[in-house]
Formats: sequence, C-alpha cells, structure tokens
Amino acid sequence: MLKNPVVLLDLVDRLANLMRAEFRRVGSEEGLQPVHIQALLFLAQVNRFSNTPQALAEYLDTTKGTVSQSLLLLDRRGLIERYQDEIDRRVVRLRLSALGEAFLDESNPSGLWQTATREVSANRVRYSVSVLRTILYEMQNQNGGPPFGTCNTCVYCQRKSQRIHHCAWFGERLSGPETRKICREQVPKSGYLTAGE
Amino acid sequence: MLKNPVVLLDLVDRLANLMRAEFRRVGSEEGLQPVHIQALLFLAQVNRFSNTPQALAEYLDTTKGTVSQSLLLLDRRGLIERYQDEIDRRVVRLRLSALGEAFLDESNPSGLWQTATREVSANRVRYSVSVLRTILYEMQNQNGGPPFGTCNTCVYCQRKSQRIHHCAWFGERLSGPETRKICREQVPKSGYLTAGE
DNA sequence: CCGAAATAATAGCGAGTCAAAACTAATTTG
DNA sequence: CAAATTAGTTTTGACTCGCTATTATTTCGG
Repeated sequence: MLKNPVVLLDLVDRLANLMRAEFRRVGSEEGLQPVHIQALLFLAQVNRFSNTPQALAEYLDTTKGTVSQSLLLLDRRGLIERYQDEIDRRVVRLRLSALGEAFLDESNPSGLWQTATREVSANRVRYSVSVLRTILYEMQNQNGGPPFGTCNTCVYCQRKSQRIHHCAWFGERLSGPETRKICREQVPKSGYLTAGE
Repeated sequence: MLKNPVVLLDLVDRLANLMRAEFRRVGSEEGLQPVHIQALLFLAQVNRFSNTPQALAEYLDTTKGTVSQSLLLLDRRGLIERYQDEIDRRVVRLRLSALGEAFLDESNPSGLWQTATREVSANRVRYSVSVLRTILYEMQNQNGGPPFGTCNTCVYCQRKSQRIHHCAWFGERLSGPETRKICREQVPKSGYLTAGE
C-alpha cells in the first residue's frame, strides 16, 4: 500500500510543514511570514551571480510578482537592500542588510532543525543529502527550473590554486568561501548525484 | 560556511516548494489549493483511528480553524465525506468519497516525485527514509506533536498470526493492510530510528 | 541605427489561506 | 451536577499568491 518513495515524499512534506510552522513562530515577533524567512535564508546562502528577484522566484517555485511583494516588505523593514546591477540596469541585486543579518543570527530560524539533526551521524546526513539532491535534480530536469547547487560541486568550477577558483560559466574568479555558496546556474559534476560524496 | 545539516534542510525545503507548485498545478483544474491536495493525500494514507480534523491539523502543523475551512471546501466539492463517531459524538470522522479517490487516481499528485525517485535505488530511498524519520521524531519530541508513523513500526502493534495483528493502544484488531497505514498515536520501535530498516 | 521582440522587475486586483479568538456542543472530572 | 476539558465550527482581519497589465532596459533584424 505505502511504497517507500511515497513514504519519503510524506516525510519531506511533513518536515517542510513543521519548518514552515517554526518559521511562522520565529517571524511572528517581527510580523514576518514564513515566506519572508525563506527569502532571508536564501539571501544568506546565495552567491553574487544569483541574488536577484528572478532567482528567488525560481528558488521558491513561485511567480515574480509574488516575490516582488515579499521583497517590498523586507525592504520596508530594513532587512534587505536593493541595488542596481552595473552592467544590465534592468536587474536588481539583493543583499541582507546589517539588520537582516542580525535578525537571522538572533532568531536562528533553523535552530530546531539543527538540534534535531544532531542525533544523526554526519555520514547519514551526507548520504541523505546525496539522495535528495538526485531527486531534486531529476525533478528539475522535467520541470525546466535550475537546480541551485553549490559551486564546489559544479562542472564549471575550476580550481586554479590553493585558494583561487574560477567559474567557467561567468568567467570570473571565485574565492574559497564563495565556492560553498549556492548558484542558480550550477550543473552538478557527475559523481555527485548517483554516488555519495 | 554551509554545513551539511543546513544543506539537507535546504533540500527538504526546496523539494517541498517544488511539490507545492506541482500540487498547485494538479489542483488548479478543480480549483483546489496545494493544502487541499495534501489533505486528500493524508486521508488516503491514514488509518481509522486518525481520520479526524484534529489529526489533520497536527499533521499539517496548522490550526483547527484553518483545517475546518479546508474541509468545508472539500466537502462542498464532494471529494470527502464526514460522519459522526459512534462513541464520542463530538468527533467528526473523515473519509475520501468515491469522487475523491477517483480524483487522486486520475491526477496522481505525486507522479512527478515518483518518476524522479525511479532514478534512486530502493536501498538509498529506504536509508533516507530512516534518516528523515529520525529527524522528524526528534523535532516532534521538542515540539509536542505526534510523529504519525505506520503501525508496522509501532511498539503497540502485536502480530497475532499470519494475517491478524493487534493494536495494544486502541485495543483493536488490525488487518494486514491496515498495519501499513499511518497513525496518530504511533510510537516507533527502537531500531527503526537509529539504524536503517 | 532604428523599430520590434524579449527580458527584469513592479503595480494593481481579486480570490482565498491562515491564525486568533469567540462560540457551540459533548464528554470527563471532582 | 457544576466546572473544566476537548472537538469542532464560525467569524474576522491581515496577508499571500497568481494573474494581468505596465515600465524600463536590452537584444535582435534589417
């Protein structure tokens, strides 16, 4: 009756619903909705090529218009800053403000998750990451959306020296910490999907 | 910068957002929102002790009032049926109507997920189920809510013979298929959390 | 080099979710 | 048998979300 893949979907849905409720609790003091917390977490993790409203819309699987309204509120609260792109003046770039970073530090929206995950070994977490990443990749393949992975598992990321990396897609240098942020254009290296890391 | 547990949370959130968008597509013909699809899927999976509005509210991590409205809509569309409990006349029992079952069969809301999961071996799926179940259990421990597992992994489920099981919590007989449905009062047997199945 | 198509983002609108609190009805407790 | 508890509904108001323009900028074709 209940096949294992369905059970897995059920667990993913339930965990997401739980985190959604947790985000609601965390945001309620500041009058923020769960979607606003998700947006702030996205901005905290994303690299400098993907910090646009469009990317956020793809990440959240929602529309540009909806995202625009969420950003409006975050801007009014002073939690984010918007600035124009130097080259293409249509695109708006986003970053967390100092206030936004402080808010994430204090409220720690993923605290409940982190506490719960402490009971699971690092190996088991890594293994599950690999499985879920494969599923996400497959779903995005059918769906057209970008997978949003980190640079250090991307085919375009080349290591030049100890500290210097280079992105062959955007043609720019990357620092070490930057290769651990998530990117809209990421294409996973083979070996990061079917096998564990 | 990005620890693995955080990456896992990110994946869970993103997969859930994707499924949410998928549920929206699936439900749009019938004018159903994602939450309504989730409710229908819940009713398709739940055992006869847990098919109440209250249980659904706990499952979705939302409030009774919100669930009440969702059920109102599903009832109006003829997708579910409500009936009073024999013993406690305050409680309302829910079941899918024939129309509701037909809708799930035709639209198959988890089709995208199932297709994507075909690329992952059964072993890896089972392993991930075990990991996510542990995390869910830990989060519920802190949160107070019930974990909602299947009877066949529950301490109260006793096997009487080949085909007959017995629930020591509700004190009733269970058929074989029933032990594979999810229950509100489930308490996982040791061994189903820390180890794989 | 100029007009048309494409792209990024915003604005306005209306339907509908959602939480909170008040309320009803049935059950349990003391 | 009254008080407290529990399951569920109703009401209200805030806010999300998808949809459809609209604006601004860039790219493409001739």
